[in-house]
Amino acid sequence: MPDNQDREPIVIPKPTLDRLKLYHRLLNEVEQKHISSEEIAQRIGTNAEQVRKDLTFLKTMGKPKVGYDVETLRQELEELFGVKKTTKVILVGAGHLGNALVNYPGFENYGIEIVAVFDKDPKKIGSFIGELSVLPMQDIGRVVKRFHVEIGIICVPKESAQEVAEILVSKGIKGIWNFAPTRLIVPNDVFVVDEDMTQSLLTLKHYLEIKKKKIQESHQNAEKS
Amino acid sequence: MPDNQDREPIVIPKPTLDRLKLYHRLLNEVEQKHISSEEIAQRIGTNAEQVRKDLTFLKTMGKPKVGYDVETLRQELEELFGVKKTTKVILVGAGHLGNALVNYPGFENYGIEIVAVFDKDPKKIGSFIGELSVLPMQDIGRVVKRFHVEIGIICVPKESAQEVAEILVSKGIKGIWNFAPTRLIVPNDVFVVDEDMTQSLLTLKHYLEIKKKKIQESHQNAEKS
DNA sequence: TAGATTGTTAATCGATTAACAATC
DNA sequence: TAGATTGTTAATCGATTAACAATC
Repeated sequence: MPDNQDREPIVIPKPTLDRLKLYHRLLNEVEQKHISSEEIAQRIGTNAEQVRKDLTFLKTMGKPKVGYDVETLRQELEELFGVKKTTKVILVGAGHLGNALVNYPGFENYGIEIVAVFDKDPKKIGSFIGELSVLPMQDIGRVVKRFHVEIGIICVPKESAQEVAEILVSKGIKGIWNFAPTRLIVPNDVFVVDEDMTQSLLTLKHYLEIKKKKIQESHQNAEKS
Repeated sequence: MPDNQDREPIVIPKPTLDRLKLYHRLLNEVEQKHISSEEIAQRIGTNAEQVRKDLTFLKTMGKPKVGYDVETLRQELEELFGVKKTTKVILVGAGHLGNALVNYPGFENYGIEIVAVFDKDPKKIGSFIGELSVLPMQDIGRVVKRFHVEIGIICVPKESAQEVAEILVSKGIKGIWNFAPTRLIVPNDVFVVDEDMTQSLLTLKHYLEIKKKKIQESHQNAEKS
């Protein structure tokens, strides 16, 4: 039995992690020295209990009657998200989406840097995406080794996504951010996060429709009575 | 009291809705006539109980020993997601991300059509994004009315996101898909879905780091003993 | 000090998983 | 018929919300 349980890395639940990111963003925008759980809650749109509960996953503690020290909390979150130590990632698929991701301004704020773009289409090789020249697939291994890359982004059509995933895995990639609408089959020790661009929009559409139906119904009921 | 409770629209929980979309995708790819909850589960990576539970939100029923009729189920899901009846949406912000979204091939499969792109930068007006010519902001009202648009996508920098949101709301938009990393303040009856591109990648990064720490620790413990 | 705000424990809620009778 | 697979109910799990003593 290990006796250093206190050093056991704490796994933060996904919903909490997502909110911690919102807190971090807020703290970067805020001017004051201290902030209460109530204020954080109001500004990101949740409740104070939630905020306090989330913050128990961190070391920083608040002071009764004062709140949390903005700078301390901001720094711990910065540390948590690894803002300072850059994570290098590669991207496969030099299409519209790949282009948008390379040019996405939000990544650098979180220490994420796309160091290379690959494509199997010979016509695209050598063309520029942002400041990066598109490289051929056979260069993946070299780049991964050179920059110690662990994460790969897949932005290719679904037909070639599995093939690309296998190449990435064979070159040592341990995490895949998959934009292709297909389930990738990878070894157990490789994380895959699927990103479905239509999901959110579809959800929005669905909930709008339900609201509309409810309104229609209440009208009908009003007419009846 | 309404006596037509049976017509009360069922609100499907978000996680279930997300999985239903995966089932739908699978059923479109599948050749056989029937499919069991077990097979669906395996192919999308969940368990059979989950699948059966999810499907209780639908009308389609399976047959013991046979499974679900693929075509019936596929059609009900198609209906649920409104694949057939096109939802027209507009997009504000003709940058890289806007460009990627307009050219995203996944939307049309789910009956989503971006009918117009707007930008406040005069230099961008008239330029083409996909097949759409970028329009000036003052045209929003006209387009919304003409195409009965209810959903708007915000792809502008965070500084102008709130302003754009207010314009959209004033023109009658009821749902906003927000890509700007800021919280929008809108009336109660307007849905906002925030899309944070960094979130997934950050989560991936976080879980990879935890895994790494765990491995390190187990090495240390092994050395000790 | 009195009162505001914390950290934490307990209660609630919602979603997932397990179990099993119904049935094709 | 026997066995596979369903639909549904009950148990479990995890996350959110409520409550409140501790304390600055």
